Amino acid sequence: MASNATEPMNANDQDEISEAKERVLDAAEILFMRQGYTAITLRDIARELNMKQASLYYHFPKGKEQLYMEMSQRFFLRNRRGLDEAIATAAPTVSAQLYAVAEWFAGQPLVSLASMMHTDMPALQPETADHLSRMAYDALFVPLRTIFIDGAARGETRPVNPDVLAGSFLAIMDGIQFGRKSPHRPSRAQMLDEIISVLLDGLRDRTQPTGPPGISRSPSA
Amino acid sequence: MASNATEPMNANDQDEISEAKERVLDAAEILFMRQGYTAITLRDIARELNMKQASLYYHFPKGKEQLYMEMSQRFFLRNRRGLDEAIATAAPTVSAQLYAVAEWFAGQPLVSLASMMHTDMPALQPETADHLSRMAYDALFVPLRTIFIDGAARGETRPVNPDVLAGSFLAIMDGIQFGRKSPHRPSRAQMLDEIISVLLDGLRDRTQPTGPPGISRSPSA
DNA sequence: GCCAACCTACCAAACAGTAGGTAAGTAAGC
DNA sequence: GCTTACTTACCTACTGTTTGGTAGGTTGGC
Repeated sequence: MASNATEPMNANDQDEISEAKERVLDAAEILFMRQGYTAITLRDIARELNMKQASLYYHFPKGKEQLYMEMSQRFFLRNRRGLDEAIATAAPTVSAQLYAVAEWFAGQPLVSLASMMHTDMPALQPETADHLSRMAYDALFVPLRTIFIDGAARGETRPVNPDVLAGSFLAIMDGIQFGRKSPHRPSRAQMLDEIISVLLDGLRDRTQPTGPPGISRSPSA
Repeated sequence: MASNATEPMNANDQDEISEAKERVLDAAEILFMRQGYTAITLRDIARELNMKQASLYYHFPKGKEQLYMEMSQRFFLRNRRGLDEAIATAAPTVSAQLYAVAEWFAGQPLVSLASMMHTDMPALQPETADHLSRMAYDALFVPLRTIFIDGAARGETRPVNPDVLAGSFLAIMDGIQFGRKSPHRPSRAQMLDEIISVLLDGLRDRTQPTGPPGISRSPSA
């Protein structure tokens, strides 16, 4: 039934991937993810591949939105698999799993998720946007969420809303390329060490004899 | 020399603001900030104002880029002033000042800074992009940075890189609208409480008799 | 000889930007 | 109080370019 899978071989009628189509998706991913759906034209993508814009319609007959959609789908599935494996492989502590997640993202040509959700979605058809939002949630949000839920179940961490934690950590991962300006900028590994350390142990100096207790919020109740 | 300033009165040749131009900037800010430079057309902005696209060239003769530039400038200056005042008014603790910052952002129609830096900048002329990046740094990054620097100087917090902290907190503020999907989503105030609490005191459960010490990173050190 | 993977050559719509006009208001001179 | 000169804040009508998309070839490998 199944011969060795190396050559073209489109025996199954199931949707396969075709090396040429994959190359198009690769280029589209780099460009779309860096500058967004509206900013990148089909001609930009074609130029990157040394082909003509009309040729893209061979692989994606329904046009730009289909290309963006399939590229996003591939992106999210890849991240879902990568994150799940990174977390499963890591030691069962919040710290180790967050490192694993961060290292996965570091190895990926990550991208502004904020940009995507924010700028690209309104330009797409509502159904497409909805579907992609759900995939983004399942692929990126859910794995992080479970790290914090499991950590709390283990008694390792106190019970803070896992959605808030997942969202915050994702936002930090997403925006880690911000601090471009600062002159003495630490390496990414150092930044990660500090971020995860603060996340787990807090910013407060505990070597001091402890300041006045209970001044957590400003005035008025 | 200076009469009462109510009527038109363009005695000075200094650049003034003209109520009509301000209305254009208001509309442009809402649209540009929500969907980005390339996704919003001049016709979109004009439609929002019930006027024709060509009329925008009366206020911004150099076109779309000038409009975006002046709008961004106004946005950053307003945030710079707002943040400085919020911090100066708050009690001199990291906690109180972070709350003040968060409340300032909450009162603003905030926007994806990530989107802006990521998607819009490449579409602008390099000089414009450079100028805006510097303004963003001065307006948003610097005030947050000083909170952490002062906190450490007071001995309130331990010495973590203030740039990393400022970047992370900004990223969280920026991406706080992410968790749209989750069914039982807490209010913004609750989210803030939890985020700042974790930031200061850490996520680790300290009521426990303390787990095995010194397992901060996974294997192979 | 057939099919995957391109190509050339178009099209209509939408885009930023230009040119010139116009209605309403203001301020000054007499 | 009426004309003259100028300004503000738009308008209509247009241009050249770029966009996503369509139709119908062409080519090389199995």
